[in-house]
Amino acid sequence: MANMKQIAELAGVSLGTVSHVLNDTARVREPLRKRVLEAVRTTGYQPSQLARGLRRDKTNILAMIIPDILNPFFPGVVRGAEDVAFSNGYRLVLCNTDNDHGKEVMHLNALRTYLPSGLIVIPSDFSDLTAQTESYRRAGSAVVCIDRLPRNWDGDSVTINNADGAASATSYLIGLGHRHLAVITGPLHLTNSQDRLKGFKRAARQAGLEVPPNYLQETTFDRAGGYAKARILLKMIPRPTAILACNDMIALGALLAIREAGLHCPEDISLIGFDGLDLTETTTPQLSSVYQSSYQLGATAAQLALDRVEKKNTPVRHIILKTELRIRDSVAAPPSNVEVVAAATPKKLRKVAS
Amino acid sequence: MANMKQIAELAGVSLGTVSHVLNDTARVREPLRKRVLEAVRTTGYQPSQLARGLRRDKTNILAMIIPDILNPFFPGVVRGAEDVAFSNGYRLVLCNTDNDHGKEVMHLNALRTYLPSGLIVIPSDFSDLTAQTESYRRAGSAVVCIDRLPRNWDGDSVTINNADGAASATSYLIGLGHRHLAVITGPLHLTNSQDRLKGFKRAARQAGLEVPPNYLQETTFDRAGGYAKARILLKMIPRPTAILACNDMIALGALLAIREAGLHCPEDISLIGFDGLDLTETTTPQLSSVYQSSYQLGATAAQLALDRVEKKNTPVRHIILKTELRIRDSVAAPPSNVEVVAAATPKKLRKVAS
DNA sequence: TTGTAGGCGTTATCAG
DNA sequence: CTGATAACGCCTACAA
Repeated sequence: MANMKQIAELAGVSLGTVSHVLNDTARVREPLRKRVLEAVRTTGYQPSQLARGLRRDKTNILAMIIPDILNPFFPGVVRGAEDVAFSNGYRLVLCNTDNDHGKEVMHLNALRTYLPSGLIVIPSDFSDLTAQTESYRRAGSAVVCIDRLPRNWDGDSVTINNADGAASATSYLIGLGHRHLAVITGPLHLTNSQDRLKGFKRAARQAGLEVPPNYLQETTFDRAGGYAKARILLKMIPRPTAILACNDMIALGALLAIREAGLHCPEDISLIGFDGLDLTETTTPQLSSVYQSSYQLGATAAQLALDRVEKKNTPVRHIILKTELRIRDSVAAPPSNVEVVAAATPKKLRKVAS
Repeated sequence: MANMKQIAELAGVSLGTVSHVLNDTARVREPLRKRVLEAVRTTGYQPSQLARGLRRDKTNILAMIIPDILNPFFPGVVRGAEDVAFSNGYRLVLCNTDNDHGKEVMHLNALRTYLPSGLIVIPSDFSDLTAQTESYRRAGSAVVCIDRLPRNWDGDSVTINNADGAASATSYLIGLGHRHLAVITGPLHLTNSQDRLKGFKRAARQAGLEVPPNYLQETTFDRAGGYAKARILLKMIPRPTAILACNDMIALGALLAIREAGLHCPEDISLIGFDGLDLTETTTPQLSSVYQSSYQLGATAAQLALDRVEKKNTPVRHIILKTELRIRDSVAAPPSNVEVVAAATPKKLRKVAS
């Protein structure tokens, strides 16, 4: 691989001049400029990102820290960020924390010496991101927090409107005539879980509905959790006629529990998930869900990070994306309910903005 | 962030000595050694990966180029590679090509100047990896090709035993009594598609079965492709009693087509997919599939790359991973077939090594 | 407008 | 065993 010195010799100019034309950091006379560009072209010269990074105290690297790429919600986030990074000449380095705070810290430490321009983080459980990224911010890296926020986060962030999303699903069920609404939430130390629960409660309250405490089940964001808590809910008397699952994995587990209990969805019980993953299309029945664009989440975060690289002292931005209620086959009016308001099982996908 | 010079001053030794204790590149007397380590500890010093990379002509970066992280097969590959990378002190940079050869070349070019120690690639369609990675190999980067191989690939590689996997599924169906077997393959310019088809044909031939040419449908590795081709197959006379789909997405599409045709799986028609994705567990019926460990694919590739970083001149390795036939609810004996050999619908997951 | 030279933080070579 | 010192490739004052 050629270096600047060789380009300089080839073009018959000095090394500094080469740098100037490459970075457009000084006006260079056209003939020289041309010779340099020509030399670059023929040699296929590319500047060393390492040397440049060392010199500039910053590399064209965007680091992304997520819980686990195996969780089907995250690939979209990563892809969104990578697309924006790539089209701006940045590379994406990916780190999985498994929601382990210790691993998060290790990644944060290890990444620092690569001097990434930006850092996009989905904080792990009990993350103390604010403190842990202090050194990054001091070093001039843009830190963007997404999906959920750690305590006291005062930097840039991108989240979705969790409360409104959950509320829209809840209202929809209520509109269908449901009065016995249960909710299975994710871990309530996570802000997104909290907000979804808030939305659920708000919608219930607005409809004058009382939600008994045992209709509110907290669990992990996975199938096993949804399965276990749905089993509990299904044994209650009165049995809930509808369940809001706070993500699609929980909904999947709930669906299994419903089937195992000999019940039918949506005839006996309605179910709405959250996230709108692709796999909601391939279940039987197709799962209704509060859709959010994981891709846009990642893309927006990357853009935010790059923006801040450009202009350091811009005011902090907190972007909140919208959700979209996607009704498929897993919801219907409650069984034998005299108060039924809406029609029976919707068969086609309908979109309802939230 | 402290640098070596400061550590040296703090420890009252020379800069060279610090480097020596840090890299264990010379025996340093214990008292000095101790002072250096102490200085490192108190300052939280970490060596600059940029400076180190510049000097050593190589960074602790592993680059991974895949078609698209949104395709549910790839997150496992990425996670496997990241885990191995991380636990060896390497970072993973991720690139998506969308199977676009041009994008592959762009990523290859852009990554080069980061001097990654290794490069793990799932080649794009019509990739000319052998030529494109020449410069990497010359520069001392380990290049490992996985999942599918481009023409004339003579470097390290990790693949799975596609032929045996497909053959085991095919034989299983034949054992169940099926005589009208169809196959929906992925794009036949890909080596993995080719090999799966070979396995299918081999198993059929060994059973003395004739497969009519129109029972063999080629398409893209996605749901739309599987749906379209299955529709065609289901209209044929005689209608196939079993379909081998060469990946799970194709199988998903086929399942939809079967349902839409008013047929039942597995009573009317058996279906086996390939890959063994998680989503095969949440379909109705649960989908049988030839499982392969995407995680192991990625992890093995990363290990291979790191191994080669250690020992440059080791002979080329071509690792072939095994598959595992996972029979779930989507297979049964053919309808009203007097030649039935095995029992009817298996209800429990059975594992059959291939 | 162009060239020169110092330094970013390491590693590695070579004296002492 | 330890300490100077020269690169690695690039950017950027500063000088010409």
